[in-house]
Amino acid sequence: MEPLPRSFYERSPDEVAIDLLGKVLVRRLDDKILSGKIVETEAYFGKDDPASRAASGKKKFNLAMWEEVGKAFIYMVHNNWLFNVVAHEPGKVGAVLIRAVQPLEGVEVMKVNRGVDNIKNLTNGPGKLSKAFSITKELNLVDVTDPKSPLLIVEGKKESFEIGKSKRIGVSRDLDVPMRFFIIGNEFVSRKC
DNA sequence: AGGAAGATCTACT
DNA sequence: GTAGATCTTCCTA
Repeated sequence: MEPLPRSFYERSPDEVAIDLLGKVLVRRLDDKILSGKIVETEAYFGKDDPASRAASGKKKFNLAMWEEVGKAFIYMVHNNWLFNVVAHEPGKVGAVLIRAVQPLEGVEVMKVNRGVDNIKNLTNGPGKLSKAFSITKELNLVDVTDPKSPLLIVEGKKESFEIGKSKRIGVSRDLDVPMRFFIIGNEFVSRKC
């Protein structure tokens, strides 16, 4: 399956966040392939967004948000690695947080990584999916549009679904605009709403 | 050195 | 469904 082209990420983060729903996240380990359908995302902007890691200016750890679009941006919060994809219009700053996926391949490996048996509890949250997919800082800045990369995003099956919107979760200072997007009715979305 | 951080788990009302 | 304790890095002073 072909990775999404870099141009896919060269748009406003909220558009990219919506279009990423239904796409497939693929993690390539030494001998195993893990994959999952993206069911929940959030958009983050640059300095106009108080919740964004980019809000306080360019730092070492958030350099990725200024980088070329289509790269992974990974950072730690509360003992959890959170996985983002850099996405923004040319000359701007932004990223899309992947909040939840639905496991497709490699479910057994994910169970071992997470230490739980319940499928629905494997990847239904940003920190959980990182553990399940063994995503750590090592993967910061990998190119998710490169077929050879250990972490990439590919086109999913054609299917129709309804897209729900809400405010972002756990953010101390959110914008007034809904910036969280999810597939309505999917069991793996982190919270109902 | 001190504190904040986009979360998770567990234990309840 | 909500509430509280607690986890590890990185930033700021």
